[in-house]
Amino acid sequence: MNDMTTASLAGQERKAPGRPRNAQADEAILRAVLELLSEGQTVAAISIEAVAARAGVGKATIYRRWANKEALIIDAVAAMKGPLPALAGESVRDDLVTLITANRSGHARGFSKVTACLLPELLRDDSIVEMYKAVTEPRRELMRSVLRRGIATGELRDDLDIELTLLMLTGPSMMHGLFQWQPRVPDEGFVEKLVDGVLRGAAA
Amino acid sequence: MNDMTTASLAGQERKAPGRPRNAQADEAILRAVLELLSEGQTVAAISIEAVAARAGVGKATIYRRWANKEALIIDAVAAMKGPLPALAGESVRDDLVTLITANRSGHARGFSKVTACLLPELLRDDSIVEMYKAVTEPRRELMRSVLRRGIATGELRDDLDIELTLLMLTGPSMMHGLFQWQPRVPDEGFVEKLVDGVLRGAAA
Amino acid sequence: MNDMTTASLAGQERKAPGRPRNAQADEAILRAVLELLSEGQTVAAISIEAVAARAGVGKATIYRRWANKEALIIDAVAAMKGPLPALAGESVRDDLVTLITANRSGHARGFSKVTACLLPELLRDDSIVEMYKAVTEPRRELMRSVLRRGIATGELRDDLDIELTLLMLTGPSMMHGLFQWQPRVPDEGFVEKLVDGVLRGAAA
Amino acid sequence: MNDMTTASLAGQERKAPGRPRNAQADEAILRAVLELLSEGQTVAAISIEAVAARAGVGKATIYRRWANKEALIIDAVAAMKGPLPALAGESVRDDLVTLITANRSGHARGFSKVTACLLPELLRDDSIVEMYKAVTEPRRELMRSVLRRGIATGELRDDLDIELTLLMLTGPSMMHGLFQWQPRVPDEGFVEKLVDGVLRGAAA
DNA sequence: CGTTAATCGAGACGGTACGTCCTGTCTTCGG
DNA sequence: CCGAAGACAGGACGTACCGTCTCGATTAACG
Repeated sequence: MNDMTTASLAGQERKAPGRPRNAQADEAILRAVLELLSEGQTVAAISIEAVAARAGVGKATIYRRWANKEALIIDAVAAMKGPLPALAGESVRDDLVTLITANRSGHARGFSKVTACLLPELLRDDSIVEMYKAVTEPRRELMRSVLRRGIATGELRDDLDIELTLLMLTGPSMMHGLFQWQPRVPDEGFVEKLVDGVLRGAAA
Repeated sequence: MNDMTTASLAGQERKAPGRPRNAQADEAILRAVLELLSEGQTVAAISIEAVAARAGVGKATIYRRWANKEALIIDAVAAMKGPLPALAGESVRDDLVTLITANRSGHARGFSKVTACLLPELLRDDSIVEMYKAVTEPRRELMRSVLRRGIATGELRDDLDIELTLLMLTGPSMMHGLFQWQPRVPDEGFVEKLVDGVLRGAAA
Repeated sequence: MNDMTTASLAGQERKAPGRPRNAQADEAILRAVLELLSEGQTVAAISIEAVAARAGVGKATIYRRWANKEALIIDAVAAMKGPLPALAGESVRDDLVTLITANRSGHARGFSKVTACLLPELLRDDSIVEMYKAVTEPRRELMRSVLRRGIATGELRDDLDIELTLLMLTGPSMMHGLFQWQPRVPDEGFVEKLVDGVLRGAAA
Repeated sequence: MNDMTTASLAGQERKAPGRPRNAQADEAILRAVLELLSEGQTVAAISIEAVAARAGVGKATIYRRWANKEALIIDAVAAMKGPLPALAGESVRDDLVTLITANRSGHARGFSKVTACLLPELLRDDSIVEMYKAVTEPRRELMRSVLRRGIATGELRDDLDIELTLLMLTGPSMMHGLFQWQPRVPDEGFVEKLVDGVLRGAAA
């Protein structure tokens, strides 16, 4: 996910010369970022120096692994995400609820918030975009497969635009996490109501 | 929108003593922000010093008007938004398309991007939240009234959750603007397809 | 001596725009350097960061005045040097003793030591060479005039090489200060013995 | 000169176990230092890392041989010095010229410059002082013996202060090398003029 | 018409963080 | 045990901004 230079050189897995990286440092650094994040720090307010101090690590040890603050924080946030959830596979509706809930689990509004802070950087730096996709795309692909199955089983309209529906499911969820200063839509039951709303439609 | 100290103190409009503010400075500053923004600068990468230099203005002249960088940029971005659109009032569907299109007009993906950059700050500083709401809430209120009218006319289901529907309309639009590096959903016809999707629902 | 940009523009003495430099900062910075130097710090071991902290000043305030550490320390050391000494003018021998003693006064071995530390930089950077000359050349010129007077009065040989004699007077004095770890020549009476030795010569 | 740990421990010459040191590494390291020095690098600007890279050697290989940068550079500079010169033994004047010329040979102003750069470190670290003395003291002792012989043969005054005279001979020579940016005393004939000046004295 | 007071541009101020570089030590593997 | 390679904690470098402040010079309305 990070690594930069010492990456496995395609196939042959040549052992890198020199002293190997210390895996404990990786952990300590990511843990420090998560701690600072959970202490209510803004992403902009988190400094590499503070992370290094908290992790008991030299700054160079961080810069050896990540090119800049954004790459580090993306990686740290990715660690917040749990594994892909197991789907019951019985109804499209239940699977979507499971997926969206999992996307919000643990961090709930945290991931959305951090992601938003990073977007300006995401949009600029291709390598960070790749990191971000590596985290999110598997989840999005899983959601697509649920939608395709729903079309096959007849649960969903067969002219459904899958990518648009993806947006309709994830967009409101993300926004809901972002604008927490305006909680006109309560947390409890939100995911279910969202999925039902998307399925049923607003028209009479 | 800005002003801070020399603001008209409720009613009486007492003329402030001393040299009055220079209105050209306001313009030059906002123009400078917009220029920097349109040159592809990240919000984080725009510095007050750069804005001052570009506008040919002293830093203090900026800080006299805005409390900090975020307030300034919010104000500048608000200037990008056009006036509230006029609604035909014939069908809910058409009015929603008009509203969402207006929200994206001019800046399209620009406003979403800048907004997202500002979220971390929005979430921290109440006065900035107020500024932000002053820009967006009138638009959201207008959208609510369209939805309420739709329920009244029978175009929309009468058990519709208005706030949730608001999210379903604005969330995908915002996300679509944000993740422009992944344009799986094309720009042309997007708004119409989104509104139709929300109205119709995904279920068969 | 320092200044860099805000220098008087040749003649007209135009007042610089903007907030003027704080003279107390200059003093505090130079005092901090002298303190650190007198606490036995090596020149190499003195950091700008330490100077700034000790002087209660931001690093930028130092870099605004001096281009680098060497220029700063030269300036600080120059402040150690007292004013040019008054010469009795009776005998060449006594005047030389007075001059050399003055060159060693206050700092004794300190100035030599610091100067030696700075030589590698002196030799590289022309602007620092100028600063250094501004401090030392007036003293050297005074010594030359004493030698010329001695030739005129017949106290010194009239074929005397003045520049070489200058070296013979200042070189041993400097070296004596430098190699204090090998004090085979005691401090007391050193200057008198040196001047007498130079005058008399070693030959029988 | 270097060695440190694997040195022959007084007498017994026990064969060290394990792989023996690579003598080519010693050479490569010293050569690298001399190269960097001759490329106009300041002593302060020469880093162990650069030396290691240039020599194609690991940093540890350097630190195994020398305690720190200063010790390494002293050793490298010592290698610049040729062997002790042979003295004609006919006149004190000629022998002093030979000795001082030898001290300046090859490196001329180079050795003075490097020595001056090292002084701050010399003054701090006793082990480096010892290394430095090991290089210079034999030369100084040889000069002392010439002076003593001169007193015995009647060429020099019998109340001559030998240590002071040593300073009078070496100090100007060193200073002349240092302040090459102010060449008021030309190189050619310098040593002869210095020795003659010291012998004859300045008085009429 | 001169005072008064807030404005302007410029830029210095004490700070904080950046990302780079180097130090001297340690840790791996292969000779 | 030596060697090249390179990671490690630490710390200084010189730069860039932050938000505040202090200058001299404007620029009104008030007295």
